Amino acid sequence: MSNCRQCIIKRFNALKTLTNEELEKFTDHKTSIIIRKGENLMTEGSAINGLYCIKDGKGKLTKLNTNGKEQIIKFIKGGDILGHRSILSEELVGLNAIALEDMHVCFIPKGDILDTIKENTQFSLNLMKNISHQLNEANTSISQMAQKPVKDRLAETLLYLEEIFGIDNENCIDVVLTREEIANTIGTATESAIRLLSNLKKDGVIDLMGKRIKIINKAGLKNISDGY
Amino acid sequence: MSNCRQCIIKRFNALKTLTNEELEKFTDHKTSIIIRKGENLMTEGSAINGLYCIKDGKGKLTKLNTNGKEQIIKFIKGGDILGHRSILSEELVGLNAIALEDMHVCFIPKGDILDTIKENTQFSLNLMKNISHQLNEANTSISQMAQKPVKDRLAETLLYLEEIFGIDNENCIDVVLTREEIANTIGTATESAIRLLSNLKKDGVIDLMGKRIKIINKAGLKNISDGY
DNA sequence: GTATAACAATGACATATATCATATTTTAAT
DNA sequence: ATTAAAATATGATATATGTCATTGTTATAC
Repeated sequence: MSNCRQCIIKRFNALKTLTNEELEKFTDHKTSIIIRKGENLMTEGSAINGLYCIKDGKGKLTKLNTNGKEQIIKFIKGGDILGHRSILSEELVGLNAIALEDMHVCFIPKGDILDTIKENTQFSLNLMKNISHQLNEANTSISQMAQKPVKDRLAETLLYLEEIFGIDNENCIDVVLTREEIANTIGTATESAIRLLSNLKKDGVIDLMGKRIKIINKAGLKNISDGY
Repeated sequence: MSNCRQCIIKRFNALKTLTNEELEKFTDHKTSIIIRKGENLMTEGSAINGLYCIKDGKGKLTKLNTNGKEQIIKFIKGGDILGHRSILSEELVGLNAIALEDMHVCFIPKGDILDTIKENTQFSLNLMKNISHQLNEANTSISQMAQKPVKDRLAETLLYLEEIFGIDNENCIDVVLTREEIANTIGTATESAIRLLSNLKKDGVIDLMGKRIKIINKAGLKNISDGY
């Protein structure tokens, strides 16, 4: 079993503020799990009894709508933490976390997290910072969903995906999504997403290579995203 | 100047966990302000140097879109606190807070808030709980904006408004909004909001008395909100 | 390697919603 | 009280987006 103290991934999240003693405790109590592509790490409406720290892999956070459609709320990757929102608000889990590719994840029991919040102010502050930032992002998202046309939202989403996942050796956005998943991110029908992707390709701002998408004119895409 | 210790409103928010000494400090340092109808309490993109606690009055939290349209993200009333998200994430203010009617508000300097977070774990936890809850609400909102038709969102919004603001002596939702503000909440054109309100009236689930709206069939409205 | 299913692409058409125009009513200002 | 301005209401029309159908393409399983 690996040691939290030596884990590099914690540099990227609230766990970086932990003391050596706290890290020892986490190491003793944590469990490591592998979530295969397509499997659920968390499920909407369930209770959660700890915090997940993603070591590597990519995933999506989704919500099932009343009409049965999946809405993708956010994408996740190595360094992200999950479950703290539910622990802190003492509410059930609000989102499904589903692996887009195999993920390595550490699980730290709720008790250790709550103890650490009480003892380590900096850890507390970092958790709050994380959630506060997410809240701001979510508010921006609401506004854009409500007011931007689908094409603009698609452009926005592609920029966001490149920002989060970076690019591969052929400059394509480094995440593989189906057209349906793209549609479920921007909140539209799959066919509309497909059409608007072709549309952006015609505009010369992106290139389509099967499922892989390459942004070839970032400024142009940004303009479309801003409604110009 | 009123005393925080005697303030009833704090029962309804994170400030209820403060010790007597902390309350003394807040009382000494706080300022009381009146925000007139239509005025801004906070402005998107500005820095903030404290926490606002709303004593009474009603308001809206908005965001200006790239196309210049206002999106209403949330409604606020007595007992709500504002500004903590920005303080905690160390980001600029994300939303405008605008009074829908005259508001009495207390302002507590950032330093006192941060000191208290460090000293009083329960206060910390309550702030986190507050923001975590808001994040969950925001995620739900994203999903609904993305996937529900306008009429369903309107129904949803009316139920939400009644839940937050309650009803007056004639059973009307106890907040006065223009049709434009309703449209800006659900993310549609003003004319569409007007049409769909008439529509809901024809359906017999609400009654319209000028600007005031009365829900006369809550179950029916809920069904519409759920897409039936 | 072939069969099968999942996914992507595209056209035709239906529908929801936005926009523009105009009339009416309500609210605010003098 | 009168006038002007803002807000509401409604029709006509345009546009964006969704839905259904069909074909081609790519992945997956045997």
